[in-house]
Amino acid sequence: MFPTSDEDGPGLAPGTSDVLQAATRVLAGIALRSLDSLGAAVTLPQFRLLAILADLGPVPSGQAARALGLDPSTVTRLADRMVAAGHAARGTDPRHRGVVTLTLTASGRELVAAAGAWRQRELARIMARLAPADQEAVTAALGLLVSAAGDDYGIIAHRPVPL
Amino acid sequence: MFPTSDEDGPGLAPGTSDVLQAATRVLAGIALRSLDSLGAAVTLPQFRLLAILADLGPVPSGQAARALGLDPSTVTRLADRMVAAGHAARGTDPRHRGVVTLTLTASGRELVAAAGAWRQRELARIMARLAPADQEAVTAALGLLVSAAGDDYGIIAHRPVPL
DNA sequence: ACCAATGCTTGCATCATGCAATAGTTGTAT
DNA sequence: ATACAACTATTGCATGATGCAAGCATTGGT
Repeated sequence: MFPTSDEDGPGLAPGTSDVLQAATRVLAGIALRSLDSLGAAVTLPQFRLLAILADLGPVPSGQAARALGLDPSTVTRLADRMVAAGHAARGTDPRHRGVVTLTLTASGRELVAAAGAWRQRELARIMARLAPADQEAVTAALGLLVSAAGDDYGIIAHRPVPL
Repeated sequence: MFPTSDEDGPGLAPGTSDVLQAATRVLAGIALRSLDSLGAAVTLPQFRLLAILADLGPVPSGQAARALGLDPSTVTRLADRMVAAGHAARGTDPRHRGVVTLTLTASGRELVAAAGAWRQRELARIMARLAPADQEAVTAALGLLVSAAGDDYGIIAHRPVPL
C-alpha cells in the first residue's frame, strides 16, 4: 500500500513513518486546496490572518502577529493587502491610540466560512468511503494523536504552528 | 478537549472537524519544525526540491517541477540556490543536450536524511506517550484515512500536493 | 517635562512564484 | 539540406511574504 522506505526510527513500528507522511500529505492537502476553492482570492498567509481574526475577533495587530508566529511588520503588510481587498478593516483602541486593531469585514467572514465549508464537504466525501465503524476509529485515533502531541503543537505553542 | 466549534458538516460526526484540524496542525507542525532542526539551512520550498530529488534520483528539471506542482522557472531558480549552497548539482543528459538533470550532492542527501531522522525521533517521542495498543490504533486509523483519500492526495495527483 | 516602554509602520534585502518571451535541441517534413 | 514544429530550460518582469533595523507615535512613571 505504501512505498515502504525501510526508514523506521527507534520506537516506531515498521511502516509508521510512511503512513504518517502520507497522512500529512492528505490533511495538509485538504487544508491547502480549500484555498483554491475560493477562486485564488487569497494566498495562504493572507488566509491565515483572516482565520486568526475569525478565531480571536478584533485584536491588536501585534497580538495577531504573535498568534501567527510572524514579525509585526509582516502582519502590517498582510493587513494592508487584506484591507485593500476589503476582507479586513483597521480600527483604533480608544484606550491606547497607538494600538491598531484588526477586524474581519463581512467579505472576510464569508471567505473563512466558505473555506471551512469546503473543507468539511471534502472531509465528509472522503470519510464516506469508510465504514461507519472505521470513521469512528479514525476520529478516535486522531484524537489520541492530538492529545499525545499535547501543547507542543497546539494553537498556543512556544513556536506557533502554521495552518 | 477540543474547542468544539459546532461546525460539523453533513455526514460528519460531531467534533470530527475540530479533531481533523488539530491533527493537521500536529502533523504539519512536525513536518515544518523538522526544517528548523536543520539550523535554518534551507527554506520549505528548497527542502521540497531536495526531498523530491531524494525520492526520484537524478531527474530533468522539468520533471521535478511537475512533481512539485511548480512552474519550471521556479524550479530553475530554486535549483540556482541549491547548487550555490552545494546541496544539488546540475548535469546534462547525453541523449538530449537541452535537458538539465538535477542531482543531490552528499550535502543535500545529509539534509534530507537529517530532517527525516528528526521527524522520526519527534514522532517516536509523541507516540511513546500512548499505550502500545493505542499506538497501533493510530497507525491503523491513519492508514484508513490515507486509503480513503486515495489518489486524490497522493504524490502523483492531478494537482500535486505540497509537503 | 523628560524618559523609558510599548506598539505600529517604513526602508531594505532576500526568497518564492507565475507568466511571457527567449534560446538551445531534436526530430520531422519538405 | 533546410525549414519547421515541439520540447526544455532560462531570463525578464511583477507581485507577494518575510525578518531585521530604524523611525514615529502613544502612554505611563518620575
